[in-house]
Amino acid sequence: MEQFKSGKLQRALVQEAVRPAAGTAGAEGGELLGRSSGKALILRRRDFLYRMGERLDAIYMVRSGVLKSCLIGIDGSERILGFHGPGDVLGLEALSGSVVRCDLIVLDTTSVIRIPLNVVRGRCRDSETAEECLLGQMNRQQIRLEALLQQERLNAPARVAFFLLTQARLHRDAGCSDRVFHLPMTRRELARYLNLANETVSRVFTRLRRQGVIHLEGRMVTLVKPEYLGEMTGPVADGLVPGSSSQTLH
Amino acid sequence: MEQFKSGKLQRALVQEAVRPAAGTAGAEGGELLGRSSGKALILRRRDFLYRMGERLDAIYMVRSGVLKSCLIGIDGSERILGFHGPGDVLGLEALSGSVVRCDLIVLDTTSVIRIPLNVVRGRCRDSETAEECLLGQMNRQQIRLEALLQQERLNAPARVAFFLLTQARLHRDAGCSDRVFHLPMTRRELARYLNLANETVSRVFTRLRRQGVIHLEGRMVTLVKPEYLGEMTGPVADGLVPGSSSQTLH
DNA sequence: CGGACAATTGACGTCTCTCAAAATCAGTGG
DNA sequence: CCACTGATTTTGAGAGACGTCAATTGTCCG
Repeated sequence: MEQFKSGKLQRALVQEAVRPAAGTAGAEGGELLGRSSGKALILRRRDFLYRMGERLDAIYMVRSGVLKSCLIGIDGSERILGFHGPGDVLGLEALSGSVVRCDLIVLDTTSVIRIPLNVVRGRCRDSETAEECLLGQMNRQQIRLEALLQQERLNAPARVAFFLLTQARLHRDAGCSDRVFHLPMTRRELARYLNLANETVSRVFTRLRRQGVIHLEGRMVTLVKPEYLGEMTGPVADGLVPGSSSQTLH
Repeated sequence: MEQFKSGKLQRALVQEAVRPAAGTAGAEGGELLGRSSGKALILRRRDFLYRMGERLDAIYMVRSGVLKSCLIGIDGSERILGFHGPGDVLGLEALSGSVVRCDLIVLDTTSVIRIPLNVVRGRCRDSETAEECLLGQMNRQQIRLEALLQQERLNAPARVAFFLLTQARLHRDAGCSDRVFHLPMTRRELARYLNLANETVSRVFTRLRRQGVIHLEGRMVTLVKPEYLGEMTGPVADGLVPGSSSQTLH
């Protein structure tokens, strides 16, 4: 299993594999984009898509790659609100004319489509479904925040387990393996997302590894016993556990 | 100060006092409502405005009173996402055709205006500002959730202090005293909102009382030294502290 | 190879939850 | 008007989980 060192090559392969999701999740966004709209942007790690306090005149749709959206407190403490991948629509705050409240930072080389506000507005006026798609996206964002809030009631191991299962689900939906995948964020970022100390995240990972529940090589994870992860989170993780009552992609 | 026992009469008076907020915050909602729209509903404590899983065909605007919106986990644990008062718009999920994800329960006799979906849609088509108002409301909801997420980084005393300052601000905006006001929720509900044990909330309150920072008579609070509350929360509570660099309503 | 950054591991303290028991409050019916 | 009952709130003792600090190891780039 030594070939799973998280080197550049490996990461590139995984990115490639995840890309098809743009087609899947993009089905919803399709109405928004029409066929030939907006120009594509390529961003690299540490680039900003936009910054807190800016007033956007466009929204963005992720085609490939990963970004994080994070709030920075006045005291410098950061809180990560979410990780965004193919199919996600970003910058919806622009629609209500308000400033964006968080930085959007690229984790891994990313391609986004920029759709100017007036184009979006026009498309919504033309098509009923485009508008609903947009509202659906806003709704989706809110659901994510609410899920984060519910996570806070779980203890550290449960949070990590739930996160892993959620990632697995994402990869499954993208048509990739839901047992072996790459985490695009550092431990620190993951900790900031789960609202834990990075040491705590690290400890949970090593305990899971010792128990033989997962396998870890840098940022490459293998879920050995996903059902144990499900037990850790309690009944919250319903349809998330890979291999339970459904065929598993090898 | 014995007259501040939180009896029925006192509560009624406070409600009356808060009501003007409907006029203030309603300025935004005004566009949504037009002049003669939607019928008013009167709800009493423990009533449901709507329940998790329902599919609404209307949105609601609060005229007076207080409600809580709470998620119930599969394990029965509840998490309160927010308290809603005059000027708040509820049930926006309906716009995207999705089911509501939380129960909305009345804390104190409440009057809401029901605005059917087709009316809302029509009004948005007619008026640009109505649409922006609606998007602004959705945005506002998201801001609240994000604020809740940031609260999780604070310790228990800071959370309570921040909550008190926020309440003070609300009452100030409503034209009431921001030093003496009534908390419409039980300790347990407050704890569920702050994601703390109710015992912890209780302990923080008594400590604050012993330190002479606040005065408590049941659910009636008096902020004796608001500036101390500001110090406890750190730089997060910026323009919130009553009496600091602005005239105080007695 | 060296410096910076990321991740791991250990020891320790403390904040907050849990459990349990009083005390206070609110609504009910005599 | 008052006693009774259940809910809410307060208070205490104890334990456990998580954060902080610090040292070590590993990884990425120039």
